[in-house]
Amino acid sequence: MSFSICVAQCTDSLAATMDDQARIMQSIGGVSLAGHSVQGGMPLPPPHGHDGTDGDGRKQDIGDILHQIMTITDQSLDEAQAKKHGLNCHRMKPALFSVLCEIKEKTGLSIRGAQEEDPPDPQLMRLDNMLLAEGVAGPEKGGGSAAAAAAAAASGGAADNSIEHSDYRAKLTQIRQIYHTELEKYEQACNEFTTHVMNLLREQSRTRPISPKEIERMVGIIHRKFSSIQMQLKQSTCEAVMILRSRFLDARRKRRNFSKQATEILNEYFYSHLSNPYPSEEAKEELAKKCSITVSQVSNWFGNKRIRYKKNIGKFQEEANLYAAKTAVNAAHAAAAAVQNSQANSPTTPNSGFQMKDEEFQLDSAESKNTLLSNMFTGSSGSFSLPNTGDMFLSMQSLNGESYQGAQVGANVQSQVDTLRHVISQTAGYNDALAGNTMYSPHGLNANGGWQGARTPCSVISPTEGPGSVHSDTSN
DNA sequence: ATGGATGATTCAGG
DNA sequence: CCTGAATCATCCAT
Repeated sequence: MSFSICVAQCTDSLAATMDDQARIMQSIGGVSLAGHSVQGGMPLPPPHGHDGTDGDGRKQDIGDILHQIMTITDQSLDEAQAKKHGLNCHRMKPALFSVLCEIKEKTGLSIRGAQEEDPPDPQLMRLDNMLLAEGVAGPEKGGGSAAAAAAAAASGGAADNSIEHSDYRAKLTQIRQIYHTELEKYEQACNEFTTHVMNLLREQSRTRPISPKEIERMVGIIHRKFSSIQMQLKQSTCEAVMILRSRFLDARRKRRNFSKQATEILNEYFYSHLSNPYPSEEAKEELAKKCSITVSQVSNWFGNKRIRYKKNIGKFQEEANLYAAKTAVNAAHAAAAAVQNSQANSPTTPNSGFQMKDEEFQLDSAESKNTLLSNMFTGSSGSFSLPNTGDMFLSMQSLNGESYQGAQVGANVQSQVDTLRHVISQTAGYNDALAGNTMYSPHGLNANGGWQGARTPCSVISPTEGPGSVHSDTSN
């Protein structure tokens, strides 16, 4: 992508073209000399200010002119300018010019260059499109972030991998900058070179026949040459972007374990919503915020967790116990806090904000206790005999051969409720929830191994989200 | 070095 | 579009 290469290539090509012309000129000169002037067979237009009687002088004149033309490039600029001026003013100049015109017409040189109008290069178009799509070419602002956003969407999440993102963006911007500076340089060089060549040709058109069309053709040649170099630039830019992209995507795949705290928060939510571990979008966002991860990472986590939990419930039992206990404790704390809160508040003016959350909280706390106790009892010898509640019946019905502990959970629930009732019995408003709540089903796992009520995301924010922010107080 | 844990990705189904 | 399931790729304790 070097500018010098570009110029060198262009110059080479142009030099080659010029050489061609020079050779043609030379041969024309030769023909001219051999066929006409020197042999004296062809009448020349009358040179001005000369009667043309002196044949030797004329020969000398032509030889002199040709010699000057041939050696003009070997001279210094000033010398050349002077000679050029001299040549232009030479009395034989119009004669030579007309001869050149004639010969040119005869040899059909002027017709050359009819094959213009090259169709747009498909590869160039591809590169252009790609650069546009990657945000390297095109409008200044939106492009780069668009590509980054696309990549972000692939990995999911808005503030996703912000470090890697900014890194990616920075590198892309860098590529973009280099690309644009180089492009500008090329364009500038192209224009300069074109102007230069055009001036040169216009100048030369005084001494030899050059039609505007030929100048145009030359400009076309230059532009094609430059655009082929531009294509190289675009190609290598594309490559750079692709490499960056692939690196970025690779980096995306790199796995970093979540922090312990994040895992705890997620687990708490999972086990406290075991009957329907499908956090709503809001809950996901909340969790994401708390865990300093993205929403899609939360989704991933829950997706993996559900699968893995379901695959091997036994393995997760201990974990479930742990988190359920935690949740229950938190719930109890929350209840105590609620009691205090409600006592503090005037009975006639209850805390409306808290009341709003009341039902949700009831569900959650009930569920927490459910989980806690079920886990406690399922882990034990099973000596805990229970009344055959409706839940029990339900859960037995829904069980398949995979023996889901939820059965025991269901069986235990009613007694759990009784056992735990005293824990929060002082809490006004919660008795009804515990006594009458029909949510004490075995965690919603149905016969198909799916969670009942799956696909109907629980809009319940975990107790953690409650007004007292219970979990955040105790999770450490 | 190895195997289990875990986060991410892919793909098919609803 | 969301989910479950399978799978990949990496981490991490041993």
